[in-house]
Amino acid sequence: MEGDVHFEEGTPLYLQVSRHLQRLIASGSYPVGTLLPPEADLATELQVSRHTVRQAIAVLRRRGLLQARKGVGTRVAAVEDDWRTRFTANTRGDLFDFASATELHIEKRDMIEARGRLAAEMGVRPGRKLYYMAGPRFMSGDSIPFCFNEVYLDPRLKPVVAEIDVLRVALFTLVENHTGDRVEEIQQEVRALHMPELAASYLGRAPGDLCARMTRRFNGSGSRLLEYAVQYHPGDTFSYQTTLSST
Amino acid sequence: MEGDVHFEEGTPLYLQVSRHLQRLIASGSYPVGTLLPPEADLATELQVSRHTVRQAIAVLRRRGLLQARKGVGTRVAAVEDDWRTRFTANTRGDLFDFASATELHIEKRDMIEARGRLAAEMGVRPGRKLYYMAGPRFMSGDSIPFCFNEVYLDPRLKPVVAEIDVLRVALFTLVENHTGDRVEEIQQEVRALHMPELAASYLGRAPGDLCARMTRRFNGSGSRLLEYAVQYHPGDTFSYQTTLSST
DNA sequence: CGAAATTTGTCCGTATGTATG
DNA sequence: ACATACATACGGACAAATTTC
Repeated sequence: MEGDVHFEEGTPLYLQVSRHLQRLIASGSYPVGTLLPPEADLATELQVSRHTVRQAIAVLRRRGLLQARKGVGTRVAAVEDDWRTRFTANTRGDLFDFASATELHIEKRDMIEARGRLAAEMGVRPGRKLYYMAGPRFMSGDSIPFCFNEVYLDPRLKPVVAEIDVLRVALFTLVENHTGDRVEEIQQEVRALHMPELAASYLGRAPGDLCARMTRRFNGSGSRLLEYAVQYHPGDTFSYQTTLSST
Repeated sequence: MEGDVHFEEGTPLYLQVSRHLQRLIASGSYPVGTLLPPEADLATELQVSRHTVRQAIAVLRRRGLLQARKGVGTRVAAVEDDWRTRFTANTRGDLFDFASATELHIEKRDMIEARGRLAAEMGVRPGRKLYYMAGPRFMSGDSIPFCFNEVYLDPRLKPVVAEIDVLRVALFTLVENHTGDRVEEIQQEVRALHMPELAASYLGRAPGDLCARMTRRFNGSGSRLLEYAVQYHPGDTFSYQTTLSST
């Protein structure tokens, strides 16, 4: 095709291969619907082991870009735009899109200590100090909030967000820019529960109403907690949708 | 510890190891916050290769149960509270795994016509005939169901499932084997709502109780509907988790 | 501070199983 | 029956990060 891959020194080989394949897919060298060359061929062509090719393919399969079938081959299932937007390959609503299509009005700020169940859910040591912000989130231009949002951050990030009243971007991009640490993993949880009082008051609902809670844990390198966010949605206006990849 | 793992014949070794570890975590043999034995030790202890152990650990990492750090070890990050309380399927394989760890008791069968909201949610033409089955789902060996399950199939598949009373595999694999069509895509939705009467009666809850409903649409080639499944979980024993990874 | 030990991460080679065409 | 191609599993080797001494 176009020679070997290995240039970048620091990054793992299988990631370089994965990006290489992704570029070829994006450029149309491997159109959607067609089969990739067999793993063995890719391995010899790129001068890497088949194991490394499989690792690279696994990355793209988890993003839903490729689908493999035993005895057939690995099919290109979709093109993907930008390696920066890939968090959302699994989710229906892109986190970035979501953030930029909405507005978070920060109306509460506090310095708190994580305790008990909160500390357990966040996976931090009890007593850890955190900067807390909360407020309603609106669809841009809307006057009625569609969810109530709580955010927990490392206290050192307080100056970054202290002056912000309305957020129109994903908060973790600010965190990334300021700390230099990159969000490597986002763990999400959806759960049904009764609407807490605070959320109810912002959403114009009664405490105890049907509620869907979405929590997100943003991990940096080494699973360090960078941000923890909680959204409370009225149960009748929320649904979480995903498309599962094969394998 | 308690001997080897391998018994089950059909299932891959790394999945057996993964379940083994999961049981040990759930049982408290590896408490939350502690480190797992080194991969090499697990490998010799379980009489498998380190590669297989790593595959097994990777499964649990994707579910957020384990977190690994280079130079340190693999830490137990969470218990699946009971593990009936956490329902997680990020891939088709997870779904397969889940199905084989549970039993669906089919106690209702009917031929129905999709109408109104149901037809809309399923994305089929109103009036389309469908074969309906429903019943409680148990963790293998458990006597209390953890969810109530409804399934809608193409009527032509009736003979395939008509004689089945207890399902221990993913239904869509049966569908695949019989139709020759392959499930290319699974669309999931999670929603909070009040427990319907039928589900409540099977789950020993009151109608109107907090409930989480998971629906799955199994698409064949060309987005043709192969199966539509609905699960009703008590709200207090359900949570849906995903990890969005950057690598 | 530095060296050594530990542990996960990456990479390679090889062999065999299994579904597909 | 046969070849193809992915899936699983084993083995070994070295790199990189962390902790320990």
